[in-house]
Amino acid sequence: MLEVNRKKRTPLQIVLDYFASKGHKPFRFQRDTWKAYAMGCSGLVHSATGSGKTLAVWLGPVLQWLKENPNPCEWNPKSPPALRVLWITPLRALAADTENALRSPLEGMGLPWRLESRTGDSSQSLKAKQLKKLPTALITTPESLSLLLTHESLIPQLTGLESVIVDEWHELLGSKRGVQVELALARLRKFNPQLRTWGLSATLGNLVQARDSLTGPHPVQNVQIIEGDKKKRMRLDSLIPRKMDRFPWSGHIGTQMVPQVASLIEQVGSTLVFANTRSQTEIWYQHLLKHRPDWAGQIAVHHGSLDTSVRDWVEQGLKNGKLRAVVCTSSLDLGVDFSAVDQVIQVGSPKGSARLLQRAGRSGHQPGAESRLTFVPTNAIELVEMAAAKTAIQNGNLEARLLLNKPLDVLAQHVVTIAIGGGFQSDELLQEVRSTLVFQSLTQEEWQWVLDFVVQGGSSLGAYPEFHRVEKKGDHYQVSIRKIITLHRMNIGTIVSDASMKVKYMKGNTLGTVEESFVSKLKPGDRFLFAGKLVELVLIRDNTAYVKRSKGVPDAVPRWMGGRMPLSSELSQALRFKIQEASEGQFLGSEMKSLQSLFDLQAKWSALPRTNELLIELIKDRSGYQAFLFPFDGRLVHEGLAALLAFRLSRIQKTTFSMACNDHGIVLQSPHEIPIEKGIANGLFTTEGLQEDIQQSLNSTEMAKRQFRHIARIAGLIQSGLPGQRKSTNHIQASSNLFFDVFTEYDPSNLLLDQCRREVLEQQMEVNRLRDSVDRMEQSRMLITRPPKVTPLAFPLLVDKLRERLSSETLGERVARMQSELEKAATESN
DNA sequence: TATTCCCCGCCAGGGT
Repeated sequence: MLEVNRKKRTPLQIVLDYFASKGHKPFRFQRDTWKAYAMGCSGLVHSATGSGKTLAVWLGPVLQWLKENPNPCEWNPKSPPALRVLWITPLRALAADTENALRSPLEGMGLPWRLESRTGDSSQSLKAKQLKKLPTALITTPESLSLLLTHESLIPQLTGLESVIVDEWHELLGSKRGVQVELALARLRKFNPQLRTWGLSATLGNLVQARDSLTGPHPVQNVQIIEGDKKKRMRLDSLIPRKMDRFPWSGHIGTQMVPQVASLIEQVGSTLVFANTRSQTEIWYQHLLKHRPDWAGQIAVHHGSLDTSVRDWVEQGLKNGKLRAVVCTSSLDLGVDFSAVDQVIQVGSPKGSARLLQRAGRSGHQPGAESRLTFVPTNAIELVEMAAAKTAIQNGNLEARLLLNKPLDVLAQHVVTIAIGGGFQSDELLQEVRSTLVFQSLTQEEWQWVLDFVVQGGSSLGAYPEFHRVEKKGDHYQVSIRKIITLHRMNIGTIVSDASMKVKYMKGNTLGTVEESFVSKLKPGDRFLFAGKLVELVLIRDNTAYVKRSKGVPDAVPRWMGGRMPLSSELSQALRFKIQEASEGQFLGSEMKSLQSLFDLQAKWSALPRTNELLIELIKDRSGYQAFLFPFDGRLVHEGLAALLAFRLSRIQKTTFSMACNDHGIVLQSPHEIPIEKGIANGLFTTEGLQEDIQQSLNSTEMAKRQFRHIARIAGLIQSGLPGQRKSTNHIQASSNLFFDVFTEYDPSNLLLDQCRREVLEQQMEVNRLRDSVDRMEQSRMLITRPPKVTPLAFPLLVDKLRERLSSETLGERVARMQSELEKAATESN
């Protein structure tokens, strides 16, 4: 290999020879990226799947180095070049894989570069070695990058940095982790103003914002957006239930489809089965195994609550082709190059077009290969969502990642980081911070508030020395107290974890974690599904639930309090169009065709709304009066809407409402007749006074307190303790509430409180979407119907409503009875 | 028998 390299070749020729040795030529977009890099540009490379992007950006700096070091005789692996490239990855698990992917061309070309990674689980000796001298290229996480910035001694090396490459930027964008990266990048650009910044991203709805948050709004060099691998072949289809007329109208587990899914799995070498929740993966795994007992050991389950050792085993099995199928959550959305995966199955609503695309891309993950995804509905109506997602993808309607606006908790953490890493002067750092997109409009007052906060804990914590983290000496801000430095380093980052408890075998192996609240409901002897196994609780000690293997049937499946994934607004919009098409008698594609008789029934008993209409169904039964509304705006918006409508209606007529929501609509229930028509005449759907009405209709203080835990933790008010020996959640929640109360009473102008209220509105209530939704309804024609029976659209809501009151057993009976009554009615009416 | 709610990160100097 070295012999070849000793010949005189141009840098590009060396790279082309490397490609030739792999049997192919570089793609056009890869060469374009190299060219842009050589010109000193920064930019963003995007495509739907990951193939080819890595080499496009990685070989930019490699070519640059070859240009500067044209003579292979002078290459000496014993003295590798100093730090040139930082590669940021959002996942620790990705660091090792990336290292392999990047090392291969270095070795192929015989380059003397030192390539290493550094994450929280790197060995202490490696980390210590790197603090003395960084490698030529370092792969690291956002958190570990911030940690590097706390070491003043590294500044000279970081000044020599030529480029930073941020992988999977779409994952970080729009999150506090992304903001943390933006601030770190501004720091690195301060050290070297010519620093090139490149991002790798999936295709998004807001690529320009994605680029600008990466390079800063006013980059010193030219910036580019490069589209990679355009012609990715993609096959998206749906598994239509064999007996569509017997397929349930409600529910979200969908195990009726297990036999059909099993026969799909059988047809190919390996399959990823995505489900939307962790408990769903456990249930599906069990059902698949029950259906095909011979697959024991050939299928597995993977989600975020499983122990790393379990997950590693599964990922390894996928890579080396030993596993036929893995049932997973979005824990396998990213990362690990599973070129072995032949097909992807999505069980349940995809919730967004970009997510569907991302998941499809997990199969056929090589240039030229076809990505295959099959959607499996868990209830009938979900098929419309798939039809809508396909349309959205076809029209290029992918979700935007909404950017955050000046999160001061992240800024406060960053300021302490910089104060530890050599200190700063106020004006200089302000200018640097303002060079990011997220903080470009930071005011002098806000900045001063952040400084006061880190220097003396703001205006209410002055008496407590532990909140005097940063010292101000003249115009220089710094940290010199050892304990503060260590504590800050241990708690760096913006991810705030939920309350959890380890699940361990008595023999010692850890299976993963569950929520305290789940375990607290179990008695010793209770059996539950976990990590694909049926286990029995033995005892709880030291924040650990000890279990043993069990036989029989589970008493429970853990329910983790995950984030709630509402339908994206792009998908909501596409869904409304699909229903409009149905109202016009258009049933395009297999999904819509399969639903024709269901929609006929909906139209017959009630109506199918056009996009400029709001469907309201009024039904009276033994339990009282019910109003079903169908804005199709996603669950979070509907929750806010339900509270808002109940609040506004009760101003017209004193009564109490109970409500339920799903991604499609809302049901309000009352013992009295619901004055919908009168309400509409009196501005039920007006945007006027919306904000005030929302504030009054929801317990926003309780929501704010919950949100404040995250802010307090990121801003450094609360330390969650050492990794591995965290303080209890109760303890953290209690101190977070204390801060919230103290600030509310003694320091009401505290900007973290402001931020907290904003985050509740924007993130928990999606207030902007809510406003759009009310605005749309205000302009819509009201389609009020009084159906003779519960309609297909209303049925799932009614079931949710019943669920609150009934035990699951009686609920099951009720649902089965309701469904069979409806089927009968449907047959008769056809 | 029926069951909705994702994911991600994290110290290091001085002592044996």
